[in-house]
Amino acid sequence: MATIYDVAKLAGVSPATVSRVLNGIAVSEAKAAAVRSAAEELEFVPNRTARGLRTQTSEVIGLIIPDVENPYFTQVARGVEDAAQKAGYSVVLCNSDADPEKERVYLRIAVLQNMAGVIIAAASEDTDIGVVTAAGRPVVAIDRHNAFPVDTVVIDNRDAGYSATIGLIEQGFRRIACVSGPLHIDTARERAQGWRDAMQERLGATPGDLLVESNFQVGGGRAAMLQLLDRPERPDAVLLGNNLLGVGAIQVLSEKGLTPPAIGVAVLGSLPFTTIAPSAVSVMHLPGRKMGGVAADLLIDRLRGNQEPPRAVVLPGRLTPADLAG
Amino acid sequence: MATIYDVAKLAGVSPATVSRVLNGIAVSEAKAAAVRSAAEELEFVPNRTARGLRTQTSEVIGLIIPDVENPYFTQVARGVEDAAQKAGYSVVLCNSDADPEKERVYLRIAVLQNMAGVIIAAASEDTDIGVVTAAGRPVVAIDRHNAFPVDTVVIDNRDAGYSATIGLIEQGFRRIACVSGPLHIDTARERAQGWRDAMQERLGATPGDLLVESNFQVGGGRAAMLQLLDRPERPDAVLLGNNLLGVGAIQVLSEKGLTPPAIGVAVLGSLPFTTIAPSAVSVMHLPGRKMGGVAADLLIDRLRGNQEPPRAVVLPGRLTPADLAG
DNA sequence: ATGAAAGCGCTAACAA
DNA sequence: TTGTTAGCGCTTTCAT
Repeated sequence: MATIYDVAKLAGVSPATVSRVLNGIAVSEAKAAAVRSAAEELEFVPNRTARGLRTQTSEVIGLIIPDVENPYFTQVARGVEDAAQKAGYSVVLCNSDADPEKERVYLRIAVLQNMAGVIIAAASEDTDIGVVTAAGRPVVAIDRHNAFPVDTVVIDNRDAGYSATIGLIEQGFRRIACVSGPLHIDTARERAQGWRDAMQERLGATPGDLLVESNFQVGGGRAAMLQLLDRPERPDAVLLGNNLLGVGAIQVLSEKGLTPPAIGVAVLGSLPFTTIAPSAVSVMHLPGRKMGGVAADLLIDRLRGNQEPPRAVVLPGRLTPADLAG
Repeated sequence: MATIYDVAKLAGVSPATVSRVLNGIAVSEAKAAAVRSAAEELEFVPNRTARGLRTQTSEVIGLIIPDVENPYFTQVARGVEDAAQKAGYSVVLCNSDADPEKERVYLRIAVLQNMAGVIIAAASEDTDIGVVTAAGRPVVAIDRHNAFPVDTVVIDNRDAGYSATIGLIEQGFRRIACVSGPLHIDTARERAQGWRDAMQERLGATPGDLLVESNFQVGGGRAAMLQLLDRPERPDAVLLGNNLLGVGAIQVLSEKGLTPPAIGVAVLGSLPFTTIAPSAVSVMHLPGRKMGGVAADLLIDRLRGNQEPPRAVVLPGRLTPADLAG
């Protein structure tokens, strides 16, 4: 492996001049040409590690998500990757399992590996991203807000919940239950609020008993659905707070032979690998991919030196057909 | 961020001694303890970039897969990540979109970024991994074989196809169709062969007309299923060659109200987010996570200096309950 | 067993 | 514009 010293010697210049050529810093055309031809002859490729050690940076973006196996987050990852690649960055995907301790470890790694910046869908609003920001590296928080003043990309969750509920009401349903994620998570709370607003506005009712707080997992969806079906006055429709809750709930309904439209079902989030007839369930696609793309763009903008105060992007909860195509 | 110099000063030893403690080289117990406590106090974590520059190695493994959004490959990624992390490596996930050109780019990047090694689920047997091997970096091919002599981890696809088909036969089905991936892909061909073998062995028939060659996508599964249902003598059961074909096929069946057991359905590969009653479809879980784990272990073994001739691991196509739990 | 010191390959002051 | 030089944080001789 040739180094800049080899190139410098062959080209008859100093190593610094070679470095300048590599980095596009002004150098006389004659020397630049000599350097280029020497580099070519030696098949020189700059050593990223050395550069990283010196500059304390790299062209690697860390993406921390709670679950690579959740299709929503793989969509996000996809969006990040595409945008990053366009700008010459690569992406390291880290799986936090929604575990604050694992998150902490990955945030440290991001700094130690000299990653250029971090995009994180944090397990909690209180996730301490200070290690990264203190190192002067930009962070973009996605999916939920963070206590630190960093760029943020979230979805208009209230609107998503609201629109989906309105959809069910317009299909004629009245006793619409809402299976929500943990209400201490703002994402979950906002979506539930959208449901509540729609119910209040259209039906004049604030049906507290129809709200079931669950987790954001398949198992939670199953349990909540079973519980709802067991009630004396069972709901005629149900809104599921995320994709996994949707999967669990629909599984239960299938098992009971209770498929839509015998009961109304709306899901917040895509079901990319669902096996139910696509038309039977109202799916409110959330712009995961878009969120990833926007987050990457914001991060790269920071990496290029933008120093504005933190920006907050709120993506529409309802996708247009054009968004889906993209 | 603390460096070994900070730790050394606090512990009252030299940086070299700190380094020795970090690398498990003999040091008096008293100093070792002092170093460990100083490191703890400073929350010291060694800088991988610096170590990489010095040792000419890195602790990053490249993982190239055709599709992050396919649950099968996210399982693989999960397996790789867990095993790699245990050994102190991190994983960079790259998405090739099954595009040979993107693959080529990522393989180059792997070399240029000084990645320690590469695990690849290649788009084709002919994917040229020479760039990486020529740089002296180990490669492990997963999911399918590669023309280069490298370690390989594949699934016993014939057996998976065979067992799933036997299962359908034992449920009483006779006209069992097989929707296969592209037959020029060995994975697809082997699975179809398993189906053929089972049919021949148990029913004495080699029903060429019941084999439908498709792609490995949801759309392919939909199209194939529609076509099969349209036939005058329609099959009474169907074997789907991978998870996405399964999703597409089951979607169509749901839409037609033709859910199992009205028609037999077996899928090769897991349907982690299926919304059908789990019992209604025979799912032949493929050991994706295991494959990833084994591949990572093989790669790390090479990174530690193993020079044996290429090893080929064939994982059972049928998972035991214990495997599933893990 | 331990420390001093020399780099790994690169970039960025600082001089010239 | 160009070269000299001093590190980035770590590992590894080479002395002691």
